[in-house]
Amino acid sequence: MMFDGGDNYTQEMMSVTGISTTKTKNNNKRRFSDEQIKSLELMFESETRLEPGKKLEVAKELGLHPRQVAIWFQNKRARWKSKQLEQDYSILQANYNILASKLESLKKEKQGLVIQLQKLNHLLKKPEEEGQCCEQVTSMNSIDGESDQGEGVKSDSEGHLSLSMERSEHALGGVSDDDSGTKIDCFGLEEKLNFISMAEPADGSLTSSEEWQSFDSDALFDRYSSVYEWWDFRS
DNA sequence: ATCATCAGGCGCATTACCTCA
DNA sequence: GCTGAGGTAATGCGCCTGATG
Repeated sequence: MMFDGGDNYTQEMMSVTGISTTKTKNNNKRRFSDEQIKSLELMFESETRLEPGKKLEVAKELGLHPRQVAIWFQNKRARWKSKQLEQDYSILQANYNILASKLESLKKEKQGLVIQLQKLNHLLKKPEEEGQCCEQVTSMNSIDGESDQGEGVKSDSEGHLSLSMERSEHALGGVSDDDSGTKIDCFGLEEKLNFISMAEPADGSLTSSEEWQSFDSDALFDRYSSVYEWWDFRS
């Protein structure tokens, strides 16, 4: 389609657009018509840069000076880029918020695990302190424990400890979480103590990286595989 | 082959003007 | 009618690139 250039491409405009390089107060700047804008927008959707030949063709078709078309595309690219930046910023901000909330929940989860490990460590040291069983264990550590049977601890007549743990979906794979609680046999306790002794200090920091290497890392990754899904923002 | 110069195009910041609440 | 904000066409400047001598 052809446009009547009379509205925009007048002698006055010629004196300003693309021909004169000096600013004038009388440049009679007019907005492009809706039809012209529509055509330019369509053009821009297919290609954000115009070939020189195409530019001439478009200018002729819309009744604009080629320089006006070039400037329109330049300004359009600038506006588009600015809009893109805004969108990118929004996406980044949303992703950051997701990460921040995930981090918070992971911190809480970690704190819960640390507390569990400390409880277990404390409970397992008790028999060792009292010297009731597993004498070989007592040589391992000096123990500064309490004598009461803390919450959730029961022992039967055969010397088995029964630790009723609060159920947690976050329990470590190394600890059974069946409904009746966790039973730890005195025999083989040394190995378990080795495991439990890896409990973190109260501040939640890991004692050393080597200690963590003895965990079943595959199991941990399996366990947390769902957690890592949020790295993929596109999904 | 290398260098200097020039023209044209682009990005970016800014200006000038128009429109509208 | 005046005014300020926002949108947009146009300008100015610096930079890059390709052509030419």
